[in-house]
Amino acid sequence: MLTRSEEDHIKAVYALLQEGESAFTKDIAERLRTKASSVTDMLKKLSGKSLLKHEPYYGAKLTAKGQAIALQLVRRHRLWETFLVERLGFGWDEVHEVAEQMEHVANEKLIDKLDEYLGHPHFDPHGDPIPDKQGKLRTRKTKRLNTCKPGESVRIAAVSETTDGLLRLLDAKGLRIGTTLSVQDVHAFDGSMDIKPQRGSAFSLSKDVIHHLQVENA
Amino acid sequence: MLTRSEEDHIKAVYALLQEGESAFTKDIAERLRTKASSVTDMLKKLSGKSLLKHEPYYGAKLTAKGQAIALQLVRRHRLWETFLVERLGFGWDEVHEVAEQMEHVANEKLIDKLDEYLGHPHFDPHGDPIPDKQGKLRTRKTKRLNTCKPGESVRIAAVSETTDGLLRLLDAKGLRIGTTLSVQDVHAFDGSMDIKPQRGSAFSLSKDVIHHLQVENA
DNA sequence: AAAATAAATTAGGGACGCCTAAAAAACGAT
DNA sequence: ATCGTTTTTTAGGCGTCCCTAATTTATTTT
Repeated sequence: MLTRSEEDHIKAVYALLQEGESAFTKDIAERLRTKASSVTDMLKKLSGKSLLKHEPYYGAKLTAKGQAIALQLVRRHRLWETFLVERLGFGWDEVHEVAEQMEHVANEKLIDKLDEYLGHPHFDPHGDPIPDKQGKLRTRKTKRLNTCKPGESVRIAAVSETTDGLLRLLDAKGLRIGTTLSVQDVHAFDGSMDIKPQRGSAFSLSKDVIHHLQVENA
Repeated sequence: MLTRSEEDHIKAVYALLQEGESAFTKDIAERLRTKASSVTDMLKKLSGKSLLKHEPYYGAKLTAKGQAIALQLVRRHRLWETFLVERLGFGWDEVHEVAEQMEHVANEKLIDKLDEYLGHPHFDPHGDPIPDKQGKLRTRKTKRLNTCKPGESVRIAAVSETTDGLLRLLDAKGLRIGTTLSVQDVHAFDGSMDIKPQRGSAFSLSKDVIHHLQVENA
């Protein structure tokens, strides 16, 4: 049985690796709003439990056991988010904090029943894949919108839920998961991009926004 | 913001008082499977936060503030139990432990939305009243089955969920919330009672069982 | 290569929540 | 009224998880 803090650290390592970054002590600390020395302690503890391997200055890697735990946590988090949005009527920008608490409720039957109740969803309200009971993720070939060229036509596949204010901005602009749009122009000066949704007129998105949108070919 | 342990102690005091018992240090400890000295510490802490008053050998009483918190916890617990049984298909004997964890997820909007989703239920799967947002409990005039006399006709109103094995026994005998039955005979020797459900034939219930059944006049 | 910078760890300490053992306080029985 | 029992508190300690400050280790700059 893991403590809440242990689970949080495993999830932080998983999330960093998932984003293609290394899981350095200082990055884990920043993500968890704690201090590097605290993370050192915890990495030592989790190493002792064979949940991860840690080499200073090279970052932490999860063991198979640690990976499995991280995937269960992600599964719980995303299932609860789906429940909150689809059943309780929460906005997609309101659910992260709540799910952050609910994911620590440890009961296998609960999650299996919830999964079944929701119809075994493969993606959460932000477009992120939900691991199945075995920890398997459905993969898609997505890329970040900022890597697209003028003329490309793409569909919004997923959105970073942790970036404050992004979801409300997208709401305001009428952009959501599944929205199809074409890239019109890219401005080197500020990295902004002009896009045109399938229905509606064209407008511009800042570098910060297009960097956080995952899209797939339409 | 209260810690989980603080919340558990407040709920234990509330539960004991609700059952008509005094909330003595040792009883709280027993309920929380902890030691009397630990409870003393916590009572001191909660006194300092003005959530309860504690006089040694006279038991603890909740302040208005403590009472309000206890009622919110009970509300969360019973709403989650209702959700687990009515929506996720859990058995009424399986939900206590899970709800015990879920009740500590602190988010007012979550509970309000859940309440609405469930149709503002007044009673949980064990027949216990669910406090509304203001902490108000629907009251009924119930009595324990063991206080009933032969000839009385009553309906099962509520059942102690914390008594291990009781719910499964009732399931096996076909007794549930709302079942109407008549008292046939009471045996002084072992305190057992012969009852007859409205539909079905008569059988006997032990002293231990009838002591834990709350009934109302049919 | 040495110096400056950045990252990580160690050392030591505090709050919390729990424990055991011992002391104190109240109660009950004779 | 006193003795023994029960209840409660106090005293002291332990593990967890966090912190700051100091130190070590690695990397980058000059």
